[in-house]
Amino acid sequence: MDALLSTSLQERLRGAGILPTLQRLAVAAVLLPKRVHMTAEQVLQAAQLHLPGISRATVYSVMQLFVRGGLLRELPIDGAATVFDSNVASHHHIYNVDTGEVTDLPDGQLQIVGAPQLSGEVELSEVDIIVRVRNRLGGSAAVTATV
Amino acid sequence: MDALLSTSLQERLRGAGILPTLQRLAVAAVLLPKRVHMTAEQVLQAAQLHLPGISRATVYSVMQLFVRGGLLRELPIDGAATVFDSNVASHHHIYNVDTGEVTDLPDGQLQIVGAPQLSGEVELSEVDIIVRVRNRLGGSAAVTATV
DNA sequence: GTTATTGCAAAGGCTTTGCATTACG
DNA sequence: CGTAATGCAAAGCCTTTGCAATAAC
Repeated sequence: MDALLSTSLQERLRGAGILPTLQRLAVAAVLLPKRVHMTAEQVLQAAQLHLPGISRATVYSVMQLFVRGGLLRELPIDGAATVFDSNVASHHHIYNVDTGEVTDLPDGQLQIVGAPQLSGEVELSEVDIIVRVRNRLGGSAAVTATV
Repeated sequence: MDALLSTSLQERLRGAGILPTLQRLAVAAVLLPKRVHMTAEQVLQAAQLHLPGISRATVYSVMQLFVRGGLLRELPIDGAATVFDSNVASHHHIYNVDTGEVTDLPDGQLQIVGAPQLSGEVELSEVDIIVRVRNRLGGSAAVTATV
């Protein structure tokens, strides 16, 4: 079946108040059906398989729209290209500094305990954990860091 | 006293294997004496107060040199400009998404418990915690998130 | 004197923007 | 019809790079 005709995708867009155009469905088909972490360029490449004519500018603007609509999260992990995460639920990340690859940290593996003292002028938005890893040998390591 | 003539700064650079030129001392005088979080542009502005002729390219290359020499840390917090941290010891950060301001998370406020399961092909490099905050009302909040 | 450092300007990557064209309601 | 979405090209940040001029050992 053609992902661009998927009724469920159309309804997810409508549910977020987004008009399901062909271009938006092409981007949705790349990002939304499964949990992925992709840069804008990767999304563009993949979306062009569905819809060859789609432009880079459109992909950028559609992704902004999805972020505002809560369908997508922007991950400020790397200084270079922004990574978009189709898993909107609260979770944390493993970042491979050698490959740029981002993966989800499975639920329950790490726990944060404590309360950050914030000045009265700000309020908590989110707490992100990024586990940075390198390529090469070495298994899992125990982490019990006092921050 | 003129920070550019500071013997202790010169010795910190030499200790890191870095030849203390005037430009490098100007950057060092901005970053190293206290714990600061600054973007390249902010460092440039401040360094020009010490040494008016210093160029943007030199500031960038000096900061890379300092990072490689372990005098400085690059914080991959925000997609826009890279923030440099003169506190090289392991610690975490509070990031104000409205102002872009970065501050240190005081020691001991948060604790990570658990062990990230990593594939055999990678090894742990670092675990970063970023507490994102917004401006406006709201005090400190308790955090006991299961990740 | 030779090697390293600096500064300028140009180029590079990622992203946004202006505006005409096209498609949609 | 009028509004919104698309695509192209150009411009915008931040950062790096090439190369000549300069300064350090």
